[in-house]
Amino acid sequence: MTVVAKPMYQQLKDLIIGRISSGELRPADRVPSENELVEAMSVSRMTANRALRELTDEGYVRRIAGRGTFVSDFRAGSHVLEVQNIADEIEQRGHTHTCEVLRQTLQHARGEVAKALHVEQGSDVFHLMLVHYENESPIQLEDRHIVADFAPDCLLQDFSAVTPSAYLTAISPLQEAEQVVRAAQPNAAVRQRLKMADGEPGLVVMRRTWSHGRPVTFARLHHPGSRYELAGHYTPPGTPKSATADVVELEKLQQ
Amino acid sequence: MTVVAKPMYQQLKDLIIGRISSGELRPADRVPSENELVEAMSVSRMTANRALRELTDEGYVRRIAGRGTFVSDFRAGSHVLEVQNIADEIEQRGHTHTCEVLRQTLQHARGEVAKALHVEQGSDVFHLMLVHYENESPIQLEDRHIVADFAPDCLLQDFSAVTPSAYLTAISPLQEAEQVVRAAQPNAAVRQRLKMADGEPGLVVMRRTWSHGRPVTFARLHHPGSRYELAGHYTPPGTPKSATADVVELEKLQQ
DNA sequence: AAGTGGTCTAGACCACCGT
DNA sequence: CGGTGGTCTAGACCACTTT
Repeated sequence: MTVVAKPMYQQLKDLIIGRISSGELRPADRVPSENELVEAMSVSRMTANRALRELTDEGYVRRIAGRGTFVSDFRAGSHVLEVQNIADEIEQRGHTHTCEVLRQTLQHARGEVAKALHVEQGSDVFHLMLVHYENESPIQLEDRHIVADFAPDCLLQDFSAVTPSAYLTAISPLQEAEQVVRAAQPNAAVRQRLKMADGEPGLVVMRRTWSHGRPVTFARLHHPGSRYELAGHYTPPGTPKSATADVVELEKLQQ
Repeated sequence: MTVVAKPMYQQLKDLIIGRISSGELRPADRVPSENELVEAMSVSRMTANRALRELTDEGYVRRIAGRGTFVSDFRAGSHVLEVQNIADEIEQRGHTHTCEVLRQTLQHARGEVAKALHVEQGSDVFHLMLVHYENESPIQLEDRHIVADFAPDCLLQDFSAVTPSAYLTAISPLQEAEQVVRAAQPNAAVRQRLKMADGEPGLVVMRRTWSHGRPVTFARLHHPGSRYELAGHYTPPGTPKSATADVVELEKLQQ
């Protein structure tokens, strides 16, 4: 534990991030202005400006000259993952998303899941299993575990209306994610749920997501290989977007 | 064309990025110090500081107090793509990478490739086809097209020694990437090259990469589903790394 | 000792937005 | 009009590295 004083602008950032993370400041809420920070915290305006500017760069807040600074509505195709929520993804394609809940239970974490979520064996975790449909066609079987104390009211949610992903990001911004993508032949139960043809390969995404420095959810997402693909776009920070959004073209490039 | 004066700090950034992109400043070269910029460009030190600080955040340069500011050795697991170079990836696993070149030719861009690379039909493009091995086991068939004028000496390269990816990033930092991942049954020729079992699904990555605002290369990467998976880690800028690098654990989480 | 980056201040001017 | 953010200045002090 170093006791060194952190730079003032960093303290200001931490303060505001803390208020956002704790829920004291909610999306679209107004954040103290530069002048307010100057008075309240006894700093110069350049220091307050730097703190708020960096929070903007990091996606925590939006700033509008003449209006003020406001908490970002986290997740909106924003920072962490391109598309975290399959319902949004489907709607962006102009299709309709529906969802069938197969399981919504409280369980004790077994070996692999406990390890992935960094909790003790036997700890409480919620287990969700749902099928997502794009225009009546199943495109994802979501098999998700959630650390229980992160989302205490999980069993009360109607996940056919709000996806687990949307629910979780509403609780607290998911700040870090890790995923592994794999092609595999799913087992018979999964094949049936996803209406996959014999021999059709499956795309499996295993995704673990962090909030406040600890893993809170782990999901296995099974997709039919013929009806789903994963698109990503990577831009180094600071470079706006030179690429026109013609990802669609790429999708047509069959071998 | 807006004739509005860009902010001074942005002009300084553009100036330095230009020198890096053009090759005038190479990795590890020293960048003008704040004081030198103050004198040369007639700005205040805070402005020069902001320009250099943002270039640091964006990964263009490293700064060492007392020493100076230096151009980053681009790509080292850094910003754009987690792992762009399969040889590095294999070596990080402690395995040996070898590579067999199947094709290295100059061609005229046909329909799909021309469209993906934003060049005229019939333009010159290089076509590479290679198989990458991890300890004698084939794990990737790389089918790549490169805009000819981006890499004029492409036919002279020995790609069994330096991967196309390493070669391309050496020419110029690849600044933007777009990829689509898909599970599919590859055709017989691909299956044979990758020594895939009957019915084994394949993982296909189609990746297009930009440099200086234009697409310069387009690759189809075929992998055997049983021997390869794609891992990614996403952190919002500004958040260091709370997650310990235990991606390995995730890989063991079989269904 | 001289140069570097890291931070901070107390002013300033501007464009914009709301009332 | 006053408040907001966006930028910039000309100083300053500090810790650090190199000579």
